[in-house]
Formats: sequence, C-alpha cells, structure tokens
Amino acid sequence: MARERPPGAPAVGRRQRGGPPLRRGFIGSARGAGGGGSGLPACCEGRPGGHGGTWHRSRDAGGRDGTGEGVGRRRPGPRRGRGSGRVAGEGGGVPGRPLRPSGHVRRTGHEGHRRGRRPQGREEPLESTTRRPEGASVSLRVRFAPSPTGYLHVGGARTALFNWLLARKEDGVFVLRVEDTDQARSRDEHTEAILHGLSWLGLDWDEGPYFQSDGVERHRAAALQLLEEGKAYRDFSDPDEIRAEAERRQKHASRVARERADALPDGEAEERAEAGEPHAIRFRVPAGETRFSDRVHGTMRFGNTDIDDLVILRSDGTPIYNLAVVSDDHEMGINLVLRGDDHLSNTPKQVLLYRALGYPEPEFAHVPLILGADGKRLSKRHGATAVGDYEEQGILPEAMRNFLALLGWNPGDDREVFLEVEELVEAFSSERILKKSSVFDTEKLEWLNGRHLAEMPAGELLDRVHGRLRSVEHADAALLADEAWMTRLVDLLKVRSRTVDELADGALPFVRTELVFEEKAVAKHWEKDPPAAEERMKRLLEVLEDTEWALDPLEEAIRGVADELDVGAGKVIHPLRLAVTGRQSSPGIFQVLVLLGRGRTLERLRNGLERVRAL
RNA sequence: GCCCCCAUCGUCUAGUGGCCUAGGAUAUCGCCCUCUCACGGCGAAGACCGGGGUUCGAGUCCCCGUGGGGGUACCA
Repeated sequence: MARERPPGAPAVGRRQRGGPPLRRGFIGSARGAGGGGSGLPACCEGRPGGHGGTWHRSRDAGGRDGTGEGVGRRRPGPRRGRGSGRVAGEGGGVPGRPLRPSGHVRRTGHEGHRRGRRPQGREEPLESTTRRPEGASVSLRVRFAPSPTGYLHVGGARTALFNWLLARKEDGVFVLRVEDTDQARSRDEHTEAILHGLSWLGLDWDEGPYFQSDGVERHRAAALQLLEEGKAYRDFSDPDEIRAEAERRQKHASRVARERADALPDGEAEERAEAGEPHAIRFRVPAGETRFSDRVHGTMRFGNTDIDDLVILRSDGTPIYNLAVVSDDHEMGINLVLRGDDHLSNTPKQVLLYRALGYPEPEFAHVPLILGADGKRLSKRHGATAVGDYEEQGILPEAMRNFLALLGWNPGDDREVFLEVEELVEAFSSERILKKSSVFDTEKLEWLNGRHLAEMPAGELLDRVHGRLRSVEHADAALLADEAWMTRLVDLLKVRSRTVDELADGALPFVRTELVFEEKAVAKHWEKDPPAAEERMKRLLEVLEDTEWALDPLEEAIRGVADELDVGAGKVIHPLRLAVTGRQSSPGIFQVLVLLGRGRTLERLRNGLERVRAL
C-alpha cells in the first residue's frame, strides 16, 4: 500500500514559505478574532468555512511546491557564505519577533545522505505490519505531533529528534502535525513557539505542518463508519450521571454507557439522533485481548476488559484525540509511531481503532519520559523545561540536540560528543533506545555545550554573541562591528565558557568603554598593598610604552618587570589584569593586551593607577 | 482502586549467564600544567532496590515485594 502521498495529506501541506503568518485562520485565531465570544460556538461556526477554507487556501497557495520537498531543507542554506553580519542561524534576529519556522533552519546535510543511499537495494529496516506489493519499498514515514497547548517541551523535543533522526537515517519522511483539536487550550502562539523550537534545533520536517483540526470531517466520517458497522454506538447519557452510576455499581463508566445504549429499543437511537438530540459516539471495545509490538518494549498485551469504550466523537460533533490520531496517521501514511511513553496505554485503544476501521497498523515505539532532578516528571518547578528557555540561556542548538539524543539512547560505544549532526544520524538506531526514563541533568547539558562551544569556529559564534551584546551599555560600536577583531576575542573566550551568555559576559571588558571593577579583585590585588600595586603598575606603564605590541615581546617585557622588581610574574600580572579588565580572571594576559591594543591598554593602566593612588 | 511501564555510581549510561574485583561520561575532591579563569593530563571516591528461586555460576533469566512513572476524561 505504498501510500507515498496520501490523498488528503496532500502533496501540499502547509509549507512555511516565507513567513511567520502561520495560519491565521485556524481555531485559535478564529476564536480570538471573534472578539471575546465563548470558545465553542465561535469555533463551530467557523468550521465549515473557516477550517476548510484555510486548508484550501493554503493548498492553493502552496501549489507551487507539489513536489513534496521538505520545508526547511529547500532553502539554499543561508548559513554558509553568509557575508554580512546578518543573523542567519539561530533566529537570533530580533528578539521577540516570530521567526520563520523553517526558513532559517541550518542545513543538516542529510541531503547528501539521501543522495548517497537509495533505499532500493537495501534491506527494509522497517518491519511494518503493513504489507506492501512485492518489490515496492515503502519508506519510513514518521511524525511528530505536538499539541499547541504550551511551548516546545524538552521531552517533546527529544521525541521529535528521535523521529527526525530515524527519518534521516532511513531515508524516510518526517511529518509535522499540530494536534490542535483541544480548542480550549490550543493557541497560535504556541504553535509558533513549537515550530520555532524545532527549527532552532535544526529538525526540519518534510511535510506539514498539517493541522489536525483540518481533518475533522474525515475524523467524523470515520466515526460514522464505525457507527454504521455497529462497531460504535450512540451515547445519549449525561456524563455526570453515568459517572455517578458507575461509582455506585463499581463498574467502568463506559460500560454503563454501553449498557444503556444496548437497552435502547431498536431504532430509537437513530430516531433521537435524527431529532437532533445531542449525543456522543462511543467505540465498542470488542472482547478479547489486544496485542501490538513496540520497538522499545517488545510485545505488549492488554486485556480488553481493561479498555474503556472510549468516546470517539463528542456530543458537539468534534472528534476525540484517539480517533483523530488514528485517522490522521493512517491518512498520512505513518508507518512508525514513535512517541512518549505516556501514550503506551492509549495504544491498545488506537490499535483497536485501526483494526475496526480496516487500516493497516503502523509499528510503535514508545520512548521513556524525561524526569526532573527529583525523579518526578519534568515540570516547570524544575526550572527550564521549554527548549526556548535554553536558547535564551545561550545553549547551542547543536549541543541541545546532542544532549537530547543521549537521553534514553546511546550509540553503544563511548562517544558522547557529536559535533556534526551527520554523525548522530549515522549512529542512531531505534534498537538502542532505552526503556528507562532519564533525568534531565542541566549540568551535563552545560558541559556538552561547553564542548560544542569550544569546538565551534569563532566566526559561527559571532552572531549569537552579538545578539547578547546588543544592549550593553557603553559598548564600543566600532569594535563590535569589527568582525576580525570580534573573532579573535571569541576565540579567546569560547574555550572558557559553557554558554553563549557566559561568553558574552567574558567579552564585556573588551567591548565596553567603561570598566566595572570586581570588588573581590580590587581587594586582593590593589587594596591589600596599594604602594606595591602602584609601583608595579607604574613600572609597567613605563615599560609598555616602548614595547613592541605582540605576544612574545609583551611577555618578555612583563616578566622583565617582575624580575626587575624581584617578584613573581603573578604579582605584576594580577594588578595589570585588574586594571585592564576590571576582573580577577580573563584569558591569558598577553593575549588580552594584544587584543586590547597599546592605546587602550595604556589608558586603562593609567586609570587603574589613579584608582590605586586614591586608595 | 484497576491497568500498564520501568529499576546499575548523585546524574547520563556500558553491560543480553562466566570476559564484572561492574567499564565510560558528568558532577565532586586531590595532584599536574599555569599569570588568573577555563581547557587539558593524572588520580580518588562513588552503583547492580530488597527477598526468594533457576543454574556449576546471575547485574544479566523467573517470581514476589518495594520504589518511581504513565494511563484510567465528551484533554492531547
């Protein structure tokens, strides 16, 4: 059933062409635009025209790319050969401005991958239950399906990463679908944040984003099909009432609902439905046992008596998640559903729906959740949980990706630092995904980030550093604009920083015209013995006037001063460092001086001398 | 309550019956390098949740506990 391009999933999708205007027409904004009305009615009212409308509109608009080309991948990598200081990579751009979801995605190089390995001759790694016509190889189709009810959570990001990694590795297709059927909680803003987060991580999708809400008609049709085939029933009962009765009788609520439905005389349900009486549609869970195989957990078995007759269509006519995913995953030809462990118990329900609907079942892979430092589910109280938070803290997307990949997975050898994403793609395999949930350890993240930072060419770091220096007071604009000089500076700082923030902080003494003096350092290197400090600095000033401004001569001169005054080099270097940087620590002093230049060095030294004299 | 999943140093993990006196990484501590801070090098300390089995032999297989997590919605 080579569903290379599912009929409705369209060869189109909503490509994020140029800009942020992400889809002003769907639920969230439609509601918002309504101006304060209650949520539900607005949505329902908007449905026929609204949803469908946007779908078609964008389909038309997207007509130019019926090729199925990836969204983010197509853009000629803005990153290479960027000449001007224009921010290309990390969305650094203007803070707060909605970023284009994929336009700025760093090219990941997987295209080379694709070219290099055609799926044809290879053994098909996907043991899908889906049988295909002999010879035809069906490529892996995976998806990431976040619901826009919050920002991109690190757990979600990891799930997305695994899917992406697998798709790239197996030459498959990575589909992005936004599950926005929870009208009350879904928001455009969140969708944007999620797309931005994915793009930031370099996880470009090949299709989508599709919006689940666009499929409601199809979902509804599926529910109706089940109803017609007697695999589902109409439930006219009041939820609260059912719950109460279920409690009284110690039964599952859904079984009570089923009893009531079954007790209805023939034809009555149809009549009442016809008459417009509101009711939900419930799936009738068959007797027996439901099994499915899971790539990480192996064979899973659930007794059907433990599975409720789930509602598949609400009384307002909107579909419920479990039905919507099944319908969508089928529609989009997803053949491996890799998602969080929290869906494990949803899976038998979905498997049952696949079977009832006559859809081929995909394979499943449930990856463990990510926990906080206390072993509890990662949540806000553990600090930053949104990938955007880490972006702000100056974590590099490369490092984040690397770190996330290592959470619940390992390459089977000692490698931990994957500088190139290609290496990660190469090493990744779903067989090595762990079952155990893991704790999100920010210390290790920062260590990894430090490693990436140290290895990254300074030139590539420039934009990010600039982004953080933009609002610095007393900044020397000329220096900031001097790319060559900034590169040298970043080169000195990157190895001693764990985050871009830290790096930018280290740059402060160099790019500011006014120094801020660390009290601790002043106390230690000046205040303790002002006359000595004064003497050393004075002498330095004299000597440096005539020293050739280069690494070796400077070192020679400064050590010479120390010898002359008969003290260790540190005794003259510390007061000097304090004078020229205001700090207790900095990159190697000779390099600092070279970078600062004679003029600024001497000026700062003079100012320092004055300060010392005033002590 | 019921169903399901999981369980090796603080943390990330290697380990698929003998190669384990349990390996690596991080974090911590010490030493070295050194003008400081980092980096780097060397070293220390640190774990098989408990109890039963199976086996000549168990971190590894089975059972029972315990602990943690997830689900149990007209949320996704």
